[in-house]
Amino acid sequence: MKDMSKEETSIQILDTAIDLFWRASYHGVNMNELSRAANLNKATLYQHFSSKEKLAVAAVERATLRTQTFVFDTAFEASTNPVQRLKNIYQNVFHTHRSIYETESICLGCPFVNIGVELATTSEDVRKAVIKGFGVFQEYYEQITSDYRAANDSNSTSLNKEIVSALLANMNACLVASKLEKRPEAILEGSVRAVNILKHW
Amino acid sequence: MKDMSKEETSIQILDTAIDLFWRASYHGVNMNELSRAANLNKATLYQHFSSKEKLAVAAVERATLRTQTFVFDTAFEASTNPVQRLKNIYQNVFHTHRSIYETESICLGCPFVNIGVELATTSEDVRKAVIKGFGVFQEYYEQITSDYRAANDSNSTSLNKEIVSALLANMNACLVASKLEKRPEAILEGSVRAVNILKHW
Amino acid sequence: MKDMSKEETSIQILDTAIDLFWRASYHGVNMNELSRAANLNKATLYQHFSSKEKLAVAAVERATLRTQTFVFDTAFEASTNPVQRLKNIYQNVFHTHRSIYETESICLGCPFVNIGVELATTSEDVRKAVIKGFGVFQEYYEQITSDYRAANDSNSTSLNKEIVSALLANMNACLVASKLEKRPEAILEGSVRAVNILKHW
Amino acid sequence: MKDMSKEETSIQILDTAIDLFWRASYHGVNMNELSRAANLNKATLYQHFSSKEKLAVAAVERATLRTQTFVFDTAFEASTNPVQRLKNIYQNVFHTHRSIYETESICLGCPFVNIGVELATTSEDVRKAVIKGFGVFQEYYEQITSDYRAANDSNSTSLNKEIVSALLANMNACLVASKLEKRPEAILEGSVRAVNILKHW
DNA sequence: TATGAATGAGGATTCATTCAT
DNA sequence: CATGAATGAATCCTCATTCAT
Repeated sequence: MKDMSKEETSIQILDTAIDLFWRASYHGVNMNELSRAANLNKATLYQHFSSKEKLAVAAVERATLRTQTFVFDTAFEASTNPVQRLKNIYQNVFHTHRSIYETESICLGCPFVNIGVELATTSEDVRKAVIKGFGVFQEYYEQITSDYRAANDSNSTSLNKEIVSALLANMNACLVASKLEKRPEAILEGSVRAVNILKHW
Repeated sequence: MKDMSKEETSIQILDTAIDLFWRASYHGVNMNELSRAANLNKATLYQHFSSKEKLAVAAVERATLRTQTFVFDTAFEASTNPVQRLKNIYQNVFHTHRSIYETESICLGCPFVNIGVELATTSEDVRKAVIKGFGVFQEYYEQITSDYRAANDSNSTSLNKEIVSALLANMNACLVASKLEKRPEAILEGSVRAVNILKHW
Repeated sequence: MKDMSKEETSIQILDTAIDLFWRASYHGVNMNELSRAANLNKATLYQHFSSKEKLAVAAVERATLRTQTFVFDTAFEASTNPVQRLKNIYQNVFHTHRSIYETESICLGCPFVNIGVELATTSEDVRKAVIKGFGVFQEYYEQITSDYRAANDSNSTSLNKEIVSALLANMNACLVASKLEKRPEAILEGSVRAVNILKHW
Repeated sequence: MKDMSKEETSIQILDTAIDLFWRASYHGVNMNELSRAANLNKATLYQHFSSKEKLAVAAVERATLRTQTFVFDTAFEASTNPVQRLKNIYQNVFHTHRSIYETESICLGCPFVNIGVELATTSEDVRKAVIKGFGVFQEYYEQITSDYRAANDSNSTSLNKEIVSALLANMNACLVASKLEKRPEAILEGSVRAVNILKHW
């Protein structure tokens, strides 16, 4: 693994970390496994990230970017209709989870909630990185909400930001449920609820 | 710590474990800390629970009972009105979390989601114990939902069980949010959403 | 290694540590070697001493006791004459070093100076333990000095405490020299100088 | 750090190494710190010195030269009187140590004794380099001793070489003491003793 | 020659668990 | 049944050193 730029190596480490932390939790993965899975020496990992915790923070940051691109941006590019965009987001998430489930019979839940819940009381930095990621995702929900409301005048008294945080909470909740119930369909059910939130609140 | 029946000792261990796992996650607590906090010798723990994992399972089971009693039963005893009962549940949860927050500046989240999310891919037994706990809580939401619907005929197309699982998901979500955002008020916001779910779906 | 009281085990660890640190320096010995040499599991060492540094501090303290007993007390018991007592001290040290030299062709120097010089800028605790050990030894030199002066009125202007610290420094110096020169006889030469200090200053 | 001759680079490395080894011991400094402090890439160090140990040997050799020049030669140039020369040596050493002590509150001891004592049983090459350095310094003490004796006929029975090695030992001892006691004045006290050795033995 | 990047071996320390009494 | 003491296997991390350009 020597013919790589420093940044490429960092990315390789982070992508491996994202995957393993997602699958087996932060404490469930050790730096040995991480280095082996990344095809890199353990010491190399430490030249890129000075501690496991720092690596986790960077992994959350990179996961934010990847999720933004592959889940939210593609959902938005596929349609301009806010309800459809919302459904697309859930579809994207569902496809990923179902395909893992089909080959491995596991549901991994939300990578952000997973590591956030595990480390929130231990690592402020990880907690903040997760919150920051959620901030990014909320912008998309905000767009959806305001677009929807602009097009459909309702008699709702809810504020936009209440809808937005409900949408975020709903995504987190359905991913937690899918993990605990080992049932990818929980994500689809979450999609229905999300539309309910948008339309009926 | 010698003048105790076997069961009393077990309960002392479990209550300690519930508290510590809640505060610092499963991997964040070791058997040393656990035994010290329980005022018992480490080896004694192993005479009551043959492994840390088994202890975690039993802790989840006991936490289920305690939550049922102190959160749900008291909420139901305080009122017969389904909406009020729902609000009471959230109030009970909120009070607990706010008082911890006031003295320790931390939000601990949902003990079931915490350990479930951390161990779901590692320990089937813990995962199942969490799911079983949720099953108990869902019965209360089921009662609330059917009571509410019996009293208020709506034109909703949602099934009862959809409402019920939305209510459970909503509780989990607001506790996760309160933990990640370090904001007990997220639980109150969850209460508002719960009522929304009940009334508007 | 299980049929031992906790204190016996601690002593076994410390005696092993004294020996190994003396032979190979603090950084030159790792906890693996230490545990193997002590016939104990590495984790057992950590149940007795919470860190390598703390172990080093305790080792210096125990080495102080042993040196006091086997070097200074025996030197004093063998004679009441101050000059002879001084010579006895050096003889005791010399015998130890020469016998090691004869079997292993090495000179280990002064265990206190060795570890003190190695760690003085790193560990205040070790530095203080060494200084405290020297304080114990100085009491013997003080006895010798005042006894000698009581018996031999000289026209010297030196203060007792100047003689005492010169005697301590001389012992340290000759042990350093014997180590660096790989020559146990340097200790005998130190003995001659010590007598010079006592008589001619 | 590219516009430098090979020798200049070597010297920069060695001067950095002398300083760091003096401050933090051989094992207390790693090649990373060394390269950073020298403003050079770590691999560059290895092109100049094939191992850390070889670097240490070269550092001791260079430290010998520097000490000879800045401590002993200047002491000799400042006076022709042997007692004064001896005092000058200690003054030079004292000034260096006191100024470090004033800015950093530490006493670093003797760089030769420090590394010699740390590595004598590990590295014959370092041990020999230290001994060789001492040989250089002893020539100055030899000059002082014979000059003094030529000018002051005494009834002493000591041989010149005994005085010389006592003077060397005394310097080492007072530097060790200053380090362990964190007291630069120990060097001044050593100066008094050195004069005692010269005059009264 | 110089350097950015990588690495195998080893460092201190901690873990869940078990033994002997 | 309870406990003081011990342990094998890991855990995170660091080290001196080397490679490829």
